[in-house]
Amino acid sequence: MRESAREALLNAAQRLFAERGYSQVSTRELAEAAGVNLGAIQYYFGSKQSLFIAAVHCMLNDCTMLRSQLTGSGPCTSRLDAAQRLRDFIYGLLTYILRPTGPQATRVMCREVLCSSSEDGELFEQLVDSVVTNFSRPTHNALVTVLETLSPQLSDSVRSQIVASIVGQCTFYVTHRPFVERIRQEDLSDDLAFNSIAEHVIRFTLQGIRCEDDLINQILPLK
Amino acid sequence: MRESAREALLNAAQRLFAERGYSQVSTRELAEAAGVNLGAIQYYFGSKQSLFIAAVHCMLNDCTMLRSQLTGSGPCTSRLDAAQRLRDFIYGLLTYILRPTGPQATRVMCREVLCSSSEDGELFEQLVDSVVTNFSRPTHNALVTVLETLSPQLSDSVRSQIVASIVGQCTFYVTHRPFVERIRQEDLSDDLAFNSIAEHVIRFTLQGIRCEDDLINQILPLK
DNA sequence: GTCTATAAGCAGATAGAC
DNA sequence: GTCTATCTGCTTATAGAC
Repeated sequence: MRESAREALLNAAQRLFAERGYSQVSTRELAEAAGVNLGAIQYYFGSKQSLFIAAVHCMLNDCTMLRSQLTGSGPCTSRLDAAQRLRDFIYGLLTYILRPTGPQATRVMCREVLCSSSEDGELFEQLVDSVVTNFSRPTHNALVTVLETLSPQLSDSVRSQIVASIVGQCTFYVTHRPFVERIRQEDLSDDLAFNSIAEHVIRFTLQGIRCEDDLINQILPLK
Repeated sequence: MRESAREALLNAAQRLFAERGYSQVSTRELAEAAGVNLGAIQYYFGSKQSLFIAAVHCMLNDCTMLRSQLTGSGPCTSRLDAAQRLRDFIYGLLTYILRPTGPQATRVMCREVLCSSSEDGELFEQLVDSVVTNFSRPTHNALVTVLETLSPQLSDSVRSQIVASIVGQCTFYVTHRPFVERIRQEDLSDDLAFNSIAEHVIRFTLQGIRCEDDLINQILPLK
């Protein structure tokens, strides 16, 4: 069974919006990339905005999988279990950011945040609310839960700050990759460079919460 | 002496491009905001692109001041001196990001990175090269030097990764502020929230490089 | 459902008067 | 130097044939 016009549009929209951003992709380009007629956008989605929101929702469905590495099989059974889940989450997030296999919701959202005052403010609010509810908050809470096992002495608000430090270290490469690659003169997609980054972020994070070296050495280096 | 048309355009360009991004600001808006005629842009700068690059260079001049907190008065004289410089840099960077007093080059650059494939690719390459040479690389090197005093046992490439972790924790709030404010239900400009973030990032970073508690307690809490 | 043709408007750049 | 009028090209959205 062939791809319907609706599906073709959704796929093209995910790819093009992720590459260049909402305002820089015209409906004509979308129609051409999808191999459908221009009128099909109005017919199936009603407007460019509605197509965009539908496309972001598709991308989010994909990256919700990342969270399953944290919630795994119920509550953490030990500090080692928690450290492993944290390690796998960071590794997965960095893979998602540095070695994307498809369109990235993270990129799209970061860009729309930075362009928020442009275009329709309503579109932006709707988008952020939806992403927080369906992705950011659940992921944040799952990370805080894992950190409870690793750092039971800390408060929830400090654990929330630690989540920001973890995600910040990873999403750094969404916006700063061209700068880092120029300064270090290396391609961050390269296996060695990538593994070096992943190991550093995991080690730096665990040391940041004063994990003992014994525990860190049990989960590193990455195989 | 009144502001010249050229200066008025540069000021308006810094403000508007920082708010909404290159492609979302029209030359007509720029002229109106600057209180000059549309033709003045062609007359003084030749094109919208040239005006944009000139505006970014102005913004960069401002934020080069941040680096002076690292290079200060020559080489670090002690671990305490190095830790204090690192603390002041992180505090300054977070102030710059969370409590801006003017247009932010960081925001503008992040947005253009995320929109890089759109518009003129030449403009993008020119911009990134200029920013790396004039700002990113010198700042990166200054941070690596400070880290040499704090962690002499590490390699330069690990110190480079640590720089990424530090900057990543701070610039996280450039793109994720709306998400964080919704999840924590607090305004990150608030004095308490801001100080809490700054202290966390400083502590997390120093712990991340296995600094002893004695040293950390000498430079925290922030007064 | 799919297509073409076109409407209505805004973009950056320019020519030329003053 | 400063201004207006205009050119050329692109945008989203729509009307209506098939």
